[in-house]
Amino acid sequence: MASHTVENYLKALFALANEAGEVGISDLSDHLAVSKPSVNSMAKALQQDGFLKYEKYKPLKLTAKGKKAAALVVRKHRLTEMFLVEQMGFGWDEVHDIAEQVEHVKAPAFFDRMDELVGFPTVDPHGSPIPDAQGNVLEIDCVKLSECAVGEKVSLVGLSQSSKSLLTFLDSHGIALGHTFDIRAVEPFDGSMTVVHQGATDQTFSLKVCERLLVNKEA
Amino acid sequence: MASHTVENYLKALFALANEAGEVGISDLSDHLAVSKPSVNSMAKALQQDGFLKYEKYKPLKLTAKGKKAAALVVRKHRLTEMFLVEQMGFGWDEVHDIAEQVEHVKAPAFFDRMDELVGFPTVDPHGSPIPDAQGNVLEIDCVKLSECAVGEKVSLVGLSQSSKSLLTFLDSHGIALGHTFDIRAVEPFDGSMTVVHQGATDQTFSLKVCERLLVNKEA
DNA sequence: CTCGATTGTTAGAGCACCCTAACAATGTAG
DNA sequence: CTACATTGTTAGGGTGCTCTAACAATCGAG
Repeated sequence: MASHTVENYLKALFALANEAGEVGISDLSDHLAVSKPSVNSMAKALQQDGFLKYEKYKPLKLTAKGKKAAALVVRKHRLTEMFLVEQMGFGWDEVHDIAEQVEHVKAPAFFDRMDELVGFPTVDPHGSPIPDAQGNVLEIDCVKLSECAVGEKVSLVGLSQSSKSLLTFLDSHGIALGHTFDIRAVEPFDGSMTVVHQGATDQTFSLKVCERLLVNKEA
Repeated sequence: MASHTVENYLKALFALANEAGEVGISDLSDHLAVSKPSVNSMAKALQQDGFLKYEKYKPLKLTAKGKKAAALVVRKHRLTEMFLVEQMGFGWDEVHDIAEQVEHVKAPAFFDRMDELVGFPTVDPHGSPIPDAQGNVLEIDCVKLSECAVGEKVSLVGLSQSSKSLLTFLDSHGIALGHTFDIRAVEPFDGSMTVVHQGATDQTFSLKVCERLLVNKEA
């Protein structure tokens, strides 16, 4: 099995590829807080192990094997998050850091049991899909709230690049997955949106927030 | 915080000191399946960090700091075992290997929550005491079954050096912590003992088994 | 098309941990 | 009290992962 370090590289590669498409040495270097030469030599090592296709000066590409391995790490991470929230009573803003640690545990039975105990979920507490045991990822049908138009009714199904501060923000506004928004107005100047939250209270979100909220158009 | 490796050295040092008294380089080498020179240089490193007192050709001695650090690793291990059994439905023979992995997680909140969820236990599923958050270990009042005499009534409170095969043996004989034994006979030739288990069935155990069963004399 | 910024690469080194081979100290049996 | 087995130590090397310094390739602006 892959080392702790390798698992982290794979996870980062997987995440960056899913949000940015092409992944360069520098992207990984920033994301993992590791120097570029370190990433460079790790890239060669990962290629050696068949996880990565690497050519000088070209973007990094996970192979099928690499994608599967990465997805299985993500699976462990997200199952853990789900377990922490559902079975252990943690808040959705507390679980990322713990899961970051637990995901490296090498004990398949442990994660299988978590999966069972939380009822074989398909998404984690932040609405991100949980890859299956074969490493397949189900795409969720969603768009950014910022891409929706006035008059639409949507429901929150996930978050893009969720961070502790985003989660805290949402908590403080009483927003959770599944909540609905009626889009009342979009400010042309800064892209901020005014919505009716859960059919009750008016709230205004900055563009930055709206870009992070992934919604589904049949609320 | 100590690395994964250092935590394992500390744990081994702690365990060996508790069962054998003096701990030599070779003991650790065997216990951790690591060469003697490796242990030797690690011993110097641990001394450097104040975990150990090391003098050439002398037995290794954990310092107070070392004992505390070791106890806290043991605490994480045993809390995890307890959690795995009580909350996740694993058998007492399955939890050691998983806990071996999970114990290295660096997330105090994770273990604190486990502690809470299993009701602040003082012993793990094998009857071993769980050190408190300050690293203090409560001694259990017990003796080996092999040291008891005919006629005594005792109850099982713990195991010495529990191993998967011992646990499987006990399971297959329907024996669990808390069960009682009335000592009927001790075979002088091989030290095997015949007892009445739970006031019901007669069973005979080899000396090897009796030395692993820790019992309490007021059943 | 050239220049400068960005991005990527090489070279060289360090740290943590592991090993084997060879040798030295210790403890024990005769 | 010597002789041998056991135990411990030194020396020297390897792997995985990290870094900085210096240089090379690529890309975009003017």
